[in-house]
Amino acid sequence: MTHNTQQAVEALREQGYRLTPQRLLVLQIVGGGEGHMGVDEVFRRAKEAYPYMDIATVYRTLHLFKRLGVMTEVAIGDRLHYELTDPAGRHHHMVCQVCHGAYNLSPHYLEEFRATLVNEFGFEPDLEHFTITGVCSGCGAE
Amino acid sequence: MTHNTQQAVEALREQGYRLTPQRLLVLQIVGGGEGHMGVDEVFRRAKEAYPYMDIATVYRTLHLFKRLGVMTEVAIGDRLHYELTDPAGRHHHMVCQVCHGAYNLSPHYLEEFRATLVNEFGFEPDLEHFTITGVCSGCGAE
DNA sequence: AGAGTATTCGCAAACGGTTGCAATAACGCC
DNA sequence: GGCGTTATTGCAACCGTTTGCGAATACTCT
Repeated sequence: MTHNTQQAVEALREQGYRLTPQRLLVLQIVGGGEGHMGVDEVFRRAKEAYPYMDIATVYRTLHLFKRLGVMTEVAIGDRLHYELTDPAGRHHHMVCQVCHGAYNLSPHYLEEFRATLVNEFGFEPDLEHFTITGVCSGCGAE
Repeated sequence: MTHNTQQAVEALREQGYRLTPQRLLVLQIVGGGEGHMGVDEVFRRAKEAYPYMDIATVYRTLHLFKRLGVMTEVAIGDRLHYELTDPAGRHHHMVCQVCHGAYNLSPHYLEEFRATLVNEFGFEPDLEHFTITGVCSGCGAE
């Protein structure tokens, strides 16, 4: 069990949630992949390891870990993907509409924009799950 | 038939699409409402006027008008709403997570942010349908 | 105006995702 | 370790949205 996984399990128990084999499995699958993973792939791998696994459990588990801050949700195309929250600091994402690549974006780049909205409109943007779509340098170069 | 509606019909034909009673109806319903309208309400009103109206037709029509630039899509909560594109100039939206109000945001406020992403990462953000969620001044005041 | 043709429609089935519920199982306590 | 409580699961039904398809119809051309 990796360090990240340990921490996630502790976060669970601290909030009074129970550690079930299904939750551990989902955690290991997402943590074992590289970067973000789509719900369908999490489900496919989980069902391989434990054939009774239900898609509803996968959704509930991913949402729970997201709520606990253990996982971060990224919108890729029109589907949600999940990754272990970067312990080295939260970051936002730039998602390319062409290649579907997801690039990290430091919160620092959004601070100015946030300040403008607050000052001008008194509008406090929710940047917890901010993702901006567009075209990355590789796909945009003609 | 209002001026906006006329223009929308012309946009349709210029692209080789046909003007059907269903499309005209959806156009008039969305144009007749104040601000944005949810799909379910468009469908409800359309079915009142024309009982054979199908929900699939409503979706297809709204998507078509969006593609033509006639309508603008706004994410309110987890549902999409539609409004006639503001002819006085495109704008983005700030949507309040509490009261679900949608406030216009001039593109000018995003220009700086856009320039930063392009310069720093070569990432060209898609601001065509940019909507930022958060808490508005009314709901945020304690 | 009437015929031909490609588009659009209504319907039904399918999709991804969510929810209600009875059965199961994780945990706290003795 | 076994018992009781309560959270969690698997299942099935459901939701909003999309898609495939044959029938209907808007438009073009004569």
